[in-house]
Parts: sequence; C-alpha cells; structure tokens
Amino acid sequence: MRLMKFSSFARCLRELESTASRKEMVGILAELLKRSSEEEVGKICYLCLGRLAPVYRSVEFNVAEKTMLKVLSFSFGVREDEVRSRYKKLGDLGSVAELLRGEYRGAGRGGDLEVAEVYNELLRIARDSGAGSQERKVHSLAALLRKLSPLGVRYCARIPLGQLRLGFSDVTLIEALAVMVGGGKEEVKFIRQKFNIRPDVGEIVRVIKLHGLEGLKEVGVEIGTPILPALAERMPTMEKIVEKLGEFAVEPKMDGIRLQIHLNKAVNGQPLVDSLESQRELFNEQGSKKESPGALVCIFSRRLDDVTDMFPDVVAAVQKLPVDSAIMDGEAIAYNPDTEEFLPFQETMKRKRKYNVAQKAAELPLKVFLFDLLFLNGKSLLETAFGERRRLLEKLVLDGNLLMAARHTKVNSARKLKKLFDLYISEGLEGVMCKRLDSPYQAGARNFNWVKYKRSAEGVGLPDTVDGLVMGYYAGRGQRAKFGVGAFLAGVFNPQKDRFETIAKVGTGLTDDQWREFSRRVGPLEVKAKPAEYCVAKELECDAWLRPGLVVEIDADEVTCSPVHTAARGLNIVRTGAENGAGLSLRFPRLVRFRDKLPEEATTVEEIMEMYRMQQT
DNA sequence: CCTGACTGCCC
DNA sequence: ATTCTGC
DNA sequence: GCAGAATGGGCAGTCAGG
Repeated sequence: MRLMKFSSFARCLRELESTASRKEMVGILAELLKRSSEEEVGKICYLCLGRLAPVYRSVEFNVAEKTMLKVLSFSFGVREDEVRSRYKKLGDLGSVAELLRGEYRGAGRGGDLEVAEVYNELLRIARDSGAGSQERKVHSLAALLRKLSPLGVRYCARIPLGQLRLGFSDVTLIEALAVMVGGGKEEVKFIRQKFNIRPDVGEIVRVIKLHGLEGLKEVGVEIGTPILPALAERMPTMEKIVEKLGEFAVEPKMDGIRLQIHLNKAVNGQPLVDSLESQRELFNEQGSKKESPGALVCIFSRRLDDVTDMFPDVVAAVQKLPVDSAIMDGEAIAYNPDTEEFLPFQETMKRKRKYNVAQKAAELPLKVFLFDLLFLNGKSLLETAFGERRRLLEKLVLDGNLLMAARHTKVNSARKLKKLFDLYISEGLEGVMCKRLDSPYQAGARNFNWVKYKRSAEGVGLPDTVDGLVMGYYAGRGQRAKFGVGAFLAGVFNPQKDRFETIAKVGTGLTDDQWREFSRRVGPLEVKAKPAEYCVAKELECDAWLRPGLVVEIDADEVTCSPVHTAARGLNIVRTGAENGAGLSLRFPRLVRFRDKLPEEATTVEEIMEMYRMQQT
C-alpha cells in the first residue's frame, strides 16, 4: 500500500471539519483508517487528535500560541503584529497560516510530503530542547510549513497547539475503528473497553490492522499502563441523587490531586511487568528505574501523566503493602501535621514538582485517601461491583499514616446524605462523592455511577455572588471568534482609592445569545486606553478596554489568594501562607447574569475580604 | 545568576 | 475545573 | 445524555535575554 500524502490527509481533515454529524464523521474517519497502511495508521490517529503520542506518553512541544505566531511570521515573511491581528480576528492560527501560505510568493515548495514525514519532523522538533531550542523550533516549523500546501499548513499549524478543532476526539475515532472492520455497537463497546485500559488509539488501531479484533482480546490490564480514570457527574439536589442512585455509598470529596497508583512486586526476583521501562525506551525517555528491591511502583495523574518521581513518600508507603500487585485510585492532599488540618489546593499543588522533591515532601506531608481498587494480585477488578472492590480495598493493610482508605458510608436517604455532607463541609472539605454500590469501575466514563455534590452546588459557591464591573474583554478563539469576545475581565470597587481592582476573568456561563448581548452592550463603552482608575496586572492586559458601565453577577466556588489579581491587595488581611502583595481572586468564576447596576454599586474589596475570611472558618 | 514570558498540567 | 451546544 | 469545545486560577519548569 502506498503511503498517504499529507495533502490528501489534509483534504480529509477539511471534510471532517465541515461535517457536523458525528455519524458522518465516523464514516469519513473509517474510510481514512482503511486507506492507511499499518506503518502509518498509528501516526495518522495521533495527528488527527492533535498529538504525536498517546496521552500517557505525551510529547511536550513547548510550542504554543505565542511561539506559533513567531513561526508564521518567520515562515511567510509577515510582521508579527500583522499575524497577531489576523489571529485576533479569525480566532484560529490554522486559518491564519492557511491564508498566509496562500499569499506567500517565496520559493520553497518541496514535493508532496507524506504524512509520516510530517509526523517524523514534528516529533523531531518536539523533542528538541535546551539552549537555543526555541529558535531551532521556530525555524524548523517554519521550514516545514513552507513545504506544505495551504490546506496542509492549516492543519499542521494546529498540531503543536494540541487541538485540531475538528469536532471529534478519541471516542469518535474508536467508533470509526469499529466501522472500519465492519462492526456495530457491540464492537464499539469492545474496542472502547480495550481503549479504557490501554488508552492509546494508535496502538489499538495497529493491533486491529495486523490481527483484527481477535488480536485485541490479548490486551488486558497491565501494571505500568494507566487505566482511564472514572469521573463523576454532578446533580443539582441531594433528593435527585438519592432518586437516581438507589443504594449508594458516600465518601468525602477532598480538594487534592487524583492519583492512580500501580504496584508490582517481584516474583522470584523477577518483576512481573517490565513494560513500563521498555515502553519508555521506545520513546527515548530517560526514565530512571524506580524499583527498590522487588517492587515497582508507578503513579499516574488524572490525565495519565507519570508523576511517580514527584511522590517518593507515596512510593515508599505503597511498596510496603502486603500484596503482589495492585492498582489503586485515590486523592492526595497536603496537610499540617501539627493542626491535623488539610491544606488548600494551592499548597498541595506545590508537591507536583521535579526538583526539591524531598524537601517539599518534608514541608508538605501528604495523606493519600484511597477510594478504589482496580486490580489485585494479577486480576482485574474493573467488572467487580464497587461494594466488593471496596471490601477488598479495606483488606489491604494500609499504614494509616500516609495511606488511608477514604471514609465510606452506605446511605439510602437524602436525610443521611445531608448529614454526611454537613459533616464533611464542617471539616473544611469540598463536598461528597456518591457512588453506586453495584456498579463496575467505569474507566474513561463520566456518568451517574459516581455523582459529586460540592459545597458550591448549594445554589452559590460563595457566601454570596459577586457583582463585578466589566473592565475589558479578550478576543475569542474557535467558535467564540464570531462573537469577537471569548472572555472578559471583571473587577471590584475600592471606595477608599476610588478605583477598580481585578478579581477574575470570566469565560463561561454565557449562552451564545448572551455573548451577542455582551457585544451589543459593550460597544458604546469601548475606550482606546485602559482607564486610569483600573488597577490591572500586565498579564491581564485586555484586547479592548471599557469605561465603567456594565456590571455582571458572577458566581464562583471560592475566594483565593492571587499572585496576579489586584482585588484587596495591600489591605491587611490575615492569610495563611500568602506573601504580602497578594490580591484576591475567584476560583472557577462564571457569569450568572447581567445586572442593571451602577459601577460604584459593584461589590467592594471589603466585601470580598469578608467573603475570604468567612470561608476560612 | 536572575527575571519574565511562555508552556503544560493540576483543579 | 464550569458551562453551553449539537446530535 | 454524550461528546466536544469554549473558557477560568495558579503552580512549576524551560528558555531567552539582561
């Protein structure tokens, strides 16, 4: 079979981009996969998804928006501010690149590259690092783009940004795999199950091409290969949760970092699995061995990043577990051993690091609350009911110091649920997780087997919503480009200084109609320069500034200390662990509605401080 | 050797 | 993370 | 109800440049 040309691939992507129906997309994708040969089909899958490798071995490009502007400028000899202004208007670097390529009259059209050649070059560029690498990346990407057709450039330029914006992702691609082999719903389900335990579409399609669906049967849960984590849905009220779940258990929801922990002990001095290391070699990584005598531990984040090196304390504790092999799901959170209090998410995040790991581990000891067991002593438990998985989890002898089982209470009424919810909130936790006792571990799925109910679900996350002044806005990308807005900057009023200080950017909560309304309302307020009474960090510089006029109601989950937002900065606040000069901001801000209020009637910095104090207790 | 812009990944 | 939209 | 695509705050790491 001939290798596919990139131009041909690009035409297929254009067809996909202009297709809205998922059914049709599946058909087009199936045809594309059928047309590609074994050697290239994996690469084609990754490229389709805007990647170069499966998520769990993600290749960091270290090239994104800003660098791509430079690439386009350099590649097609257009001033950078010209590229930037086109980008602001179109909201998509692929479209900008395509136009510039079309207008480009310079030499440099090489022959028609194959998809695999483009892939290989992108991978080479991504892997470049160290001194001078940024410049080399810009030059290499620019040279690559010049070798492609305008349509090829459109998609090639989007790949380093990690998304092709074609309207499909992993799941749709899997459906296409099933269709490729002439399968139906059953086959989709089968392939998806395999994908959940081997989240690598490229690998799965290679297996199917070589050995058919039969070959996929060999794929099982493997220590060292992450399983897609199960995710929780949300519901508006506790009554609805009880109604929906029937018999379920309640666990506290901790505000930490999700960890999937794999353990494999040696049998007769032989590690049961060596795939982790061999797979790393395949991708030329310098993965250091983490085996202490006989026990391999690896830890994955929610997005399947290998974070083993960041948690040596967890590794040590897990190695002591009296089992041959296991995969556990849990949440890690930093705590203060003197007060026994859990620390805010921002503190836990400091444990996610590459350097000074041991020092930080001592400063910020962790608790890991295990809440699920997916694999034990060589056997997958994914199909085992949650109640039984939980029973097995409790039989593991956890050390009770770092490793603990999450508290777990069977519940069948809204009254009991409410009681537990109140208890956990009083302990300063985020809320509760409600889990069906009879459900399997639904890897990769966000569904109603698990339902989260957070503090913020109680109508509002904060003691009250915030009325913020809209100070300016930012150009939208992708589908937001047509509104001319993608997000806006909101501020609160400081009456002492008679000025507005920023508290959040807001980019969600508006319907398409509200975005249009936003544009209408904001038009008459536009001014050329930032008003003098606005106190804004330079990182938050808006694309368009507005004089005071529009006030909006904003909800959020929490008020947090901020290194960039200026709200209440300089006021004497008692803050744990925050440096002087920090302001306040909102966590997960979203618009509730437009208000008809005067700018001076916006929430004041004192009121924000009061909200901040209230949540501390 | 330090700082700031940028990137990627946690939520 | 939250939220909205099209299928 | 699912899949996908917009968007948030904030942390650490990388690299360029003073």
